[in-house]
Amino acid sequence: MEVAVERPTPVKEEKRADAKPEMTAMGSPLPIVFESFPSTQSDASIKQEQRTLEAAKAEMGEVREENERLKTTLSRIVSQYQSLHTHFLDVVKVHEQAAKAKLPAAPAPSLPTGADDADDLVSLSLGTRSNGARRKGHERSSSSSGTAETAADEGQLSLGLGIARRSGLSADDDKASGASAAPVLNLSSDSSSAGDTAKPPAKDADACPPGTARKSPSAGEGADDEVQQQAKKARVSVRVKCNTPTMPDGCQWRKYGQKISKGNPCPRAYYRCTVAPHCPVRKQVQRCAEDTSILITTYEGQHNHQLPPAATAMASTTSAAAAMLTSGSTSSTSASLAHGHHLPLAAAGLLGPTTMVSTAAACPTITLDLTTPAAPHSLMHPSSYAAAAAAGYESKAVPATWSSGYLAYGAATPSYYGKSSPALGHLFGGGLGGSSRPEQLYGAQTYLQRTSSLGAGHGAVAPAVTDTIAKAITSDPSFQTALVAAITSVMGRGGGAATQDQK
DNA sequence: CGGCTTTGACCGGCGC
DNA sequence: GCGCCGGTCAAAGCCG
Repeated sequence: MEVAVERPTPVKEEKRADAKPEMTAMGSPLPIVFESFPSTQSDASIKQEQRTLEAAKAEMGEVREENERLKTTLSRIVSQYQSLHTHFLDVVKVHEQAAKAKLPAAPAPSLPTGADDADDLVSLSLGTRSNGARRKGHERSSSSSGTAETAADEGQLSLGLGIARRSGLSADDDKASGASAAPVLNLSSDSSSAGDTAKPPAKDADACPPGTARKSPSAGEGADDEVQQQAKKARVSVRVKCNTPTMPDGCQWRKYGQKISKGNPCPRAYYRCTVAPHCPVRKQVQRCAEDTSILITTYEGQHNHQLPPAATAMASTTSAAAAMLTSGSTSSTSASLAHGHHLPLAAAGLLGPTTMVSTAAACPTITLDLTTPAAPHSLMHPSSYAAAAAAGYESKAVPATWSSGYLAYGAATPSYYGKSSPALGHLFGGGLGGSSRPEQLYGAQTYLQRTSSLGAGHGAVAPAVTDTIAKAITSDPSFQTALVAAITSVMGRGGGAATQDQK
């Protein structure tokens, strides 16, 4: 107080100028002095400005630092990708060969664990549309035994991003996909992506050429079946521990319905993407009956518009998942996916328990469990969790996977959750990718970049989270695998080709 | 006032 | 053929 009194206004002005550099480093206690300073209104306003300015400076400084940090992280990710890519290629080859060898016999190597683990799953499920109603009967019988054929067919996923399986990967299902353009992962059967013609998804026969292609010859006259299959769009369901009503994914959604489905007291909400007028993408949100803290979000369809930056990550994620599934299916041709609910062989090995494929019922899906601890072979860095914990984002022992990081972040910054706040959407960018530029596969990068910007406005929160997530991402084997797979897929067929999955 | 949510009704698919 | 169930529609109400 006294000190303040001694300070005439002019001095304060000088102080302001000097304060800038000081504040750059970090919010200084300087304002405190002024706060207690009993002054006239003019002084108060000046102080106010001063503080605002200082705060802004401080934020700028933080942002710069964060930017540097992000650059470092990015370079780390890139380098890791390089090595992983190399490794992945090797793995793929190995699995491919193994799959081929097993293909004849193809007794489905049951992946009991996968299904059993389903409970805990945060599932990122990609619907395989392969077995249409038509095949259903056929598959049903064969499924039990798990024919390689079935698996192969089912493996044909479609992902909005248009990630295509690597030619090498598709080797097994060549019969299904044939030489035709590399099967494109197309999450939605809608052709909307290309056309925007917002016709009922179920009807777009042309929507998913890939699906058609994959239609194995066995299907016989598959016209109808194909249509049906398309009706059953591929889906990506993400199971995440989340306290918020819905998972922020970077897209804007409009709720159009709610139902209480059988077997789950928790109502299922239906949302439609409202980013674009006729975007066919929809999502279902439902809480897990066993654990209401787990939010199950199922995305369906393909965006027919440019995705907001925040949403691209989801596209990346799903595409990566699709790629994983693809590779898994390929190598798992022998494995029975029918009714099986697991992503066998390669996929299982690559993804661990966090992923599972469900082909049962109308919408076979792949499930990535983001709630479960990282796979045993996880490369997770203890630091990732530590960072999260240190940042105060995570109070409980949630695995420090990138997903958990996301969760933690969400919990800590509920304000980011709004439909208008894409923040976390970078990880779950909303729906299946509408755009498929290769660079978008770097969802993490996008996310990080965005996060950094957020950091400017939210003090230390975002930076810490960014760091946490960056670490988590770089350390999470599942994500790495997914990322590598996705990128590989795109690169494999040429980035351009992947741009438009179908059509 | 426009957009979103709520909620009951309706429709189509699937199983019995 | 009938009933169940999931998904969607659309009117009414709510909110900013």
